[in-house]
Amino acid sequence: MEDLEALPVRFPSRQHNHSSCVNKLLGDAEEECRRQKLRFTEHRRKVLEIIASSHKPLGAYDILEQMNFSGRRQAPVVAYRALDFLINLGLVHRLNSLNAFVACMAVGEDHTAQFLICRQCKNVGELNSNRVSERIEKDAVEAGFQVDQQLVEIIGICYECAESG
Amino acid sequence: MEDLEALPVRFPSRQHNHSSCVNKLLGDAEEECRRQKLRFTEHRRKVLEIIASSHKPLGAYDILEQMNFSGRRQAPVVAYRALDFLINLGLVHRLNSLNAFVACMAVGEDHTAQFLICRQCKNVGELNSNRVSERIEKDAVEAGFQVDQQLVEIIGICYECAESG
DNA sequence: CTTTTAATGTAATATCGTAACAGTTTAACT
DNA sequence: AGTTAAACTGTTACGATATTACATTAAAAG
Repeated sequence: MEDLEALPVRFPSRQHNHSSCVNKLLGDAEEECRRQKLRFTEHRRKVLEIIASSHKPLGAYDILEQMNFSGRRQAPVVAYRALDFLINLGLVHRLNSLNAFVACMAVGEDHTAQFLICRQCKNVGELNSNRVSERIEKDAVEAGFQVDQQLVEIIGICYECAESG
Repeated sequence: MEDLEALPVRFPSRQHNHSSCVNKLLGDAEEECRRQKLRFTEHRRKVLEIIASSHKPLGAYDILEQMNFSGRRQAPVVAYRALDFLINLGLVHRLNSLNAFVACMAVGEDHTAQFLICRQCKNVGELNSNRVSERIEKDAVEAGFQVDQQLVEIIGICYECAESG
């Protein structure tokens, strides 16, 4: 029997309100850090803010460039440390096929994620399909493999790019 | 309705015969190149041979090291060029989460592939599940996304490692 | 046998990521 | 408050991965 519930998808539309989604994410981060008694330091806030301000994946060095507040050039490790922290918290995802990072679009929803990478506009969305993750889990187990982690990246053309030719 | 056919899986067992699988792959490569009128040059043969001799993924620089026939140290680009060729032919796969390469275990079978990466023994197998790829395709389309390529890497513990504790 | 296309050789450089360690801040506990 | 332990930061250096550019050679097509 098929699960026919609406599929949770998040793909950034062209005219969505960026600053509100940045604010939401920062709020979520603060709350989550309070809950887990973790420190939401300046670097971490800044990196999250930079990532959240773009739905296009950013490389670590892109992020680094935008961290030059007060003219100081930061060392790469500064960005990577903050990224590790944010990834562990589930606020940021790493795209292995691009060596790049995006903000999570479904914080706190305990979701599985498959990434939709538009090779035209370069935006990245999340397909949060439990059907996909369960199918993978089942077939892997049937093949005698115990699954810890799934990395699913789907490359193609998003709806808006398909429409505009 | 579920597809209940046996799931094609390939995971290298501990005592399988390596040299025969290397030979098979080289044979397939030659045949495929003849068919497509492509040149199966020394570099390409050597790189394929190196990759096929290991079920553990190899980095480009690992491969490069093993290309030092006649004491010449090759430039990185030599390995990358051969790898690109072999990947386009479907003889070699790239694992994005590891920046590494493995030989295809199902050449000529027109398969979709999901990779099973054992984090203990480091061997990599292929789960060739059309059910997975179709599930991904369907859900992505339902989400308004046109799929060109799927990258699925599954990290966990293989059967043999699970058994031996 | 000449023209065109594909592959190679070589050097340089770009991009991505981590190790190591000293110093500082924060939290937790007397 | 003062002490200690843990977490975070600053800094330097380096390691690992991948590509560009361009001159040369080899192979295939006409």
